[in-house]
Amino acid sequence: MPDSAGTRPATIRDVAAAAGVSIGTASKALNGQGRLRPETRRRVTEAADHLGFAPNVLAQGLLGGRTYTVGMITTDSFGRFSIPVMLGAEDALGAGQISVFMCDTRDDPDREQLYLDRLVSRRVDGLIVTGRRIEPRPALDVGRRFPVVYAMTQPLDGDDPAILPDDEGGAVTAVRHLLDLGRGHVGHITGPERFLAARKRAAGLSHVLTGAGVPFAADEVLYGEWSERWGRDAARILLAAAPATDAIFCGSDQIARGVADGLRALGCRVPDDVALVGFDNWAPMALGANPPLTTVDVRLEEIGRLAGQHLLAAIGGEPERGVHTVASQLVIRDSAPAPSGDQPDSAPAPSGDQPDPAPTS
Amino acid sequence: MPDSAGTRPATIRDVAAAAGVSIGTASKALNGQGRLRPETRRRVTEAADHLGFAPNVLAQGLLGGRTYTVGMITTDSFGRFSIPVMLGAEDALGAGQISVFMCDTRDDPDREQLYLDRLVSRRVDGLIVTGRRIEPRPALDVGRRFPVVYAMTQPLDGDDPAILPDDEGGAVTAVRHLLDLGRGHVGHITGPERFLAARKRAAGLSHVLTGAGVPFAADEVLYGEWSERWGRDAARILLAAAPATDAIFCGSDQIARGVADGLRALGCRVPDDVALVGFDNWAPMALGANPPLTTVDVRLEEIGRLAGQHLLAAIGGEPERGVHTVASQLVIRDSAPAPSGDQPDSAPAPSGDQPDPAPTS
DNA sequence: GATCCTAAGGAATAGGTTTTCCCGGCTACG
DNA sequence: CGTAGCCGGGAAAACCTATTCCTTAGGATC
Repeated sequence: MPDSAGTRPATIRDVAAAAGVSIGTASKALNGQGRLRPETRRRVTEAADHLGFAPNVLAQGLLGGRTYTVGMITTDSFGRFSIPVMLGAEDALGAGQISVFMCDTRDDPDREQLYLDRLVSRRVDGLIVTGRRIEPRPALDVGRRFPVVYAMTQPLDGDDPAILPDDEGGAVTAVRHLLDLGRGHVGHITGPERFLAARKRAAGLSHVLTGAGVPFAADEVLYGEWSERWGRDAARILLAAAPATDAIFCGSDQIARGVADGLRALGCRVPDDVALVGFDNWAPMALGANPPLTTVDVRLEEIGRLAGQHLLAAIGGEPERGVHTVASQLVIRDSAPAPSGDQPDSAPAPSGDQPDPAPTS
Repeated sequence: MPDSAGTRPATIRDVAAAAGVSIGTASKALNGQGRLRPETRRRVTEAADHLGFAPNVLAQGLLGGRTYTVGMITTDSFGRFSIPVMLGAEDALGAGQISVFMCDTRDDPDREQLYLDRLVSRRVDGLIVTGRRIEPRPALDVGRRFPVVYAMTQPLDGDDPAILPDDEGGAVTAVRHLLDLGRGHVGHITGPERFLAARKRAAGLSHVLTGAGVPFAADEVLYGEWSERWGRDAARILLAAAPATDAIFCGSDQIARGVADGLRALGCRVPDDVALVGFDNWAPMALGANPPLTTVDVRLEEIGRLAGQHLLAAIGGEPERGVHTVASQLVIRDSAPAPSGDQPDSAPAPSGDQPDPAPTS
């Protein structure tokens, strides 16, 4: 499709002129509307191809009242959590020919407002708000100019739809797996207690253990920070306090790595002496660990996809309000293998189970 | 700014009516153009505020021929490399009130073409192409409809501007640092030789060593893969072949982590017995490592910022062609500390030196 | 041969904004 | 008193497309 070589992109007027028809006729020919002779249609489409014509979406948007764009606002600096969510959302939206404006607020309310104004000016059809914390956040006030969907976060007020991971359910699955392995002394090392996600995961653990008749006190949970160092330190603390520990459920893969290293330093073998389950299925961490981590995948992409679908529904005028959760999935690797007798499980690892991502190269 | 409560966003026509002036006058008042009585201006802006008026950018773009949008296309799934680049670019572009369409091709040429068509239809003012490999890639053919800038990748043909990291220079700095520490037997463990980045970094190393009179043969470079496992394995291989090794320069932080673990397993202390320098300054890896890694930061955000600036220049009609490189920066941590007597260096760590990023919470 | 119908395509409008041109009225100057 | 000039603001074109309504010509029917 040779473009017109001129610096101005071809318009439908150019196409019409080239085909010797009126603008309206050209439009009909290109969109399959109206009653036209087949030969006329052919002439128009040929002219369009020849000129490299692509309809101006701005003009279409102006006319139709829909821009086929949505905004995506994040406070996560498009980091580890926002990105997969974003890709999932784009997946759902892309099918509707919708393009996405990305906005990183960098946790600055002023910036957020600025982006919001910009999106209003651009007449987006909708907005997805993502975060790295499931903690409720102040709702974005868009004065019902367009629908809003929250992903990986939820609005403090209002009943706009929110898609959340199932932290508690993920923890349940993880701890059940450890029990299935015959481990009876399960420890829990996780992030700061002020994080809702940490508390929910601890709740899931507690639920399963007490349900299985294993005594477990809330103060046995080792809350700390989301770092490897805390994992290393906590491993020592835990084994000193409870030497019989034969399994540890960790609040993140980073913590689990630290725990693995800490255990090795103590002469503990993973998984033989202590089985280990992480959380997040963050590929470079989970796969790089020694041994590779069994871990809970919260299926971020699926969360994003769902958010996209909900937004599309809302744009179409059929909003579904309230909170929706996406089931987590246990990915089994070496740090807590499948119970003997079981098949080694599919372990689909949605976020990519390739070796390790390539670097700066 | 109370919005009109109606579902339709306020237009300048509404503002004009509310202020009792014509549309043209309202426009002039809002944009500070033309000759108007101050009182008229005030009346119009008040009406606009009251109605929550925000000009329709689509209409503006249609008229002005500029949309104040650019596309950002990546093959990196907006991963570790694209994101910082993106943020930097957004930084530069945001100052110009420009919004960014994100497009993730997922390494699929069909998808890429689809996105390209979409961007053409949307009449973007320009395009930034990013990748995770500095390897030249086929140039995007946009038929001089808008300028294109490459970041972290370069076009195979054409002379569109490209912003690249200084892999060789980064390696030079890293190895000089090791020599400054008094280490005389430097090994190099890196990724696959087919990666241009790996070869460039090796070249930098070789350059410094031979310049310093240290014999170094090209076949001493341990090419492997970009994984921790390779680092662990290669540490063993290297120490077996060259037991005198007292420093290792690694092609990535992941490899460096593996090497650190491998060395510890061999009873080698880092940095006392062997000093270690990584590459990338990928926070969770470099900071989570034990000890935290001294590493080369290629300053991805700066690369993005420069790409944004070049794109702005090109949009403004002043394109600067050819390849530009951004100087790397050595970030000093414990795995290869500052030479005794030196100040512990500023170690600015652009990509965030906070503990560890928070998880799914 | 007159009327009606249909096929094919043209004209015009709408969408929101900016900008250029123009007009009316008032002041000031000759 | 006449006219030049300025101040304030209105009218309209332009950007590009999709759609609705109309027009024209030709063929078919009675």
